[in-house]
Amino acid sequence: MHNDDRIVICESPDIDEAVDRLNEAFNEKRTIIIVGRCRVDYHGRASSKLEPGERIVIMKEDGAVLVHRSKGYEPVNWQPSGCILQALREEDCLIIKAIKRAPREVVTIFFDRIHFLSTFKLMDEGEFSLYASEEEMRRAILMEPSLIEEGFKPIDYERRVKPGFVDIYGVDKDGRIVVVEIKRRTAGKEAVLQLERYIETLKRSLNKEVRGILAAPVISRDARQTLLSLGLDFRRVDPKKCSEILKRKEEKKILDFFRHFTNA
Amino acid sequence: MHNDDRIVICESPDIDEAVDRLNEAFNEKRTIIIVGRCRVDYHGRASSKLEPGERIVIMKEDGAVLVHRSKGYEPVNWQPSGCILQALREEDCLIIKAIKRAPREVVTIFFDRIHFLSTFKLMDEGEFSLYASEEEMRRAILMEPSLIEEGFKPIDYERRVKPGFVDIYGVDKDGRIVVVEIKRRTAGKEAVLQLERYIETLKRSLNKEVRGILAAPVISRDARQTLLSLGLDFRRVDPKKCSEILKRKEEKKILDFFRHFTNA
DNA sequence: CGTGCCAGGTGCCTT
DNA sequence: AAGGCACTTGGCACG
Repeated sequence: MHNDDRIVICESPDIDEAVDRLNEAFNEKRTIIIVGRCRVDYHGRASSKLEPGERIVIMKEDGAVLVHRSKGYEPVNWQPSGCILQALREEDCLIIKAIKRAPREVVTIFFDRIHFLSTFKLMDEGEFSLYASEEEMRRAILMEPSLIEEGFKPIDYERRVKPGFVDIYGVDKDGRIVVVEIKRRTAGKEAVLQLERYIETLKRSLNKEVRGILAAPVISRDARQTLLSLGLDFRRVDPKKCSEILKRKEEKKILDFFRHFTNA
Repeated sequence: MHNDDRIVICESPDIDEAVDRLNEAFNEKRTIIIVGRCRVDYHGRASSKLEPGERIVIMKEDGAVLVHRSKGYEPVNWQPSGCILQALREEDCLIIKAIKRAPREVVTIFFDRIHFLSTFKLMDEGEFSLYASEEEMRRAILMEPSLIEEGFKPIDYERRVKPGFVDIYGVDKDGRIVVVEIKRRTAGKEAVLQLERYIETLKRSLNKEVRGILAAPVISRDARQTLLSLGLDFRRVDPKKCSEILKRKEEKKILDFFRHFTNA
């Protein structure tokens, strides 16, 4: 066992040692990894039972818990951040409880063998940036409305319409009101129906004709059919292109700044 | 460093040792945990950049990859199962690439400090059972149709209706056709609209009256309004109760089997 | 393969 | 607290 405050590693700890290490880690809000043989119960919105086997359990400083099997992206059991963690011994078993309220949910892990247990303080201030999201598509269209069509003029975005939000709201070259629904991947039927609901609501409240445009990289076959039958338009828009447009605009802004600076 | 074939633990390994351990683990389809300082790039359907910080990286025997920060349920970067893993040294960096095709996606992890690296074979044959899912609700209703209403007779389930699947399809006590849409949680407007679409399609293709019943533990306020205005019905059904009904039926089946056995 | 749909979805934001 | 909605959603089942 090695302990320099930053990282603690215990190979095959006995249960009492494991309980001590865990309580220490809970108090100090350390991150925990356990590898060992366990079974897991879950009760909450649903219930589940996982029979014994060797798994990886991660407990994070914010109370999130993950139980991972040897395969797959998803944890087999989990608890989101904000839950209360407890560790205790019961006979030859290490029991870990993760309790969340509203809705009350409990995950209980029963370890009968611990191959190894490690706790540490993770220092992590690194920024995370995601590109080619729907939000970037929206920003790109607002900066470059011709991505939708020539003469399109956005007026507002994320505009509340009775029971939801319109992605972009504007007028076309002929002054007709346009509602744009953006999807970053293949647009399916729900996207069309979502757009249609906004248009119906707006038509009624404005008592005017309203055009609907679905902007997405692709549209599914029957979504296209529904779209056409409802008299709505599709406009192919690529998320990556939008991301690049934004990047270029950003660069131009910086360039303009330097030009201004050198001229001044 | 300790190695008994089942579990390998390296504290602060140098890069060459890490690369060796990783390649060994990839070949032998071992599960891997690395804790250290890294940055991460992702390119695929979208793109992302994660600046340096200390994280937990898990690589599973099926090629799944998870990068976890010190907080939250979700990995900040990941790769689902089935991707190809590579480890290599580049100057003072351990580089791990996880490549998936269709769609091609690449996650690249650059470690400049490795606090510890562990690889192992997880033995896990334990069965996982989930209770109170939508599927259990459907099975319970099929076994006990009065959960919907007295006299309801299911005919089919998961029946294809033009653009989707009807959860349960049957007739009521007066011989009218009934479509049941099941939701395991609070039913919102989409649930109502989904049900409505099925009914419209069926009405048209059968040229008959069709009743719609939404079965869920709760219905949201405005979903109820929409439901009523469309002349559809709501029936409160509790997923947990359904799960218990199934359990009881299972027990009865086993009991009947033993009774038969002892009588025979 | 795409298309549809559930999930203990989670996370983020707003009334 | 509840509603609306995006997500590299993932996962499965089916045409």
